[in-house]
Amino acid sequence: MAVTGDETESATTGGMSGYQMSSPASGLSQVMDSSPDSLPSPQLLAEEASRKRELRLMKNREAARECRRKKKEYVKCLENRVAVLEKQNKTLIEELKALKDIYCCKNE
DNA sequence: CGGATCGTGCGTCACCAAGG
DNA sequence: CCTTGGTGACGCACGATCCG
Repeated sequence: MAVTGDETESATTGGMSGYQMSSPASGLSQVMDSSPDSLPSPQLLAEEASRKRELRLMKNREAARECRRKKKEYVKCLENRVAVLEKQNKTLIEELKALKDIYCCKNE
């Protein structure tokens, strides 16, 4: 959603570095694979790399979603706990007050 | 009405810890 | 080692609300 598709790499954040595999499929890679029985062509390697990247991004996207869901749930739990403890505290204060009253009257 | 500001969710990156 | 999953931080988009 949003972020108008486009594989613009979101290089927005300056100084990203790392990843970016700068698609070796361009330039260098074009050097018509000289050795016939050489393993995967640069083109294939590039495709493989980009496939891996897509997969990683997808997994991380889902992980981030799950992470946020859990965090939200955790916060909700904490809020509930706060509510319970506040109620309990109130009750205890009332109880203490009542006991104090009793103690006072006895001592007269 | 239209711009400014705020709150929220999302995707991505970087980093870390655990496991193979 | 390398891989993988979880998470903090960042920037972006978008809807809601405020205010002149």
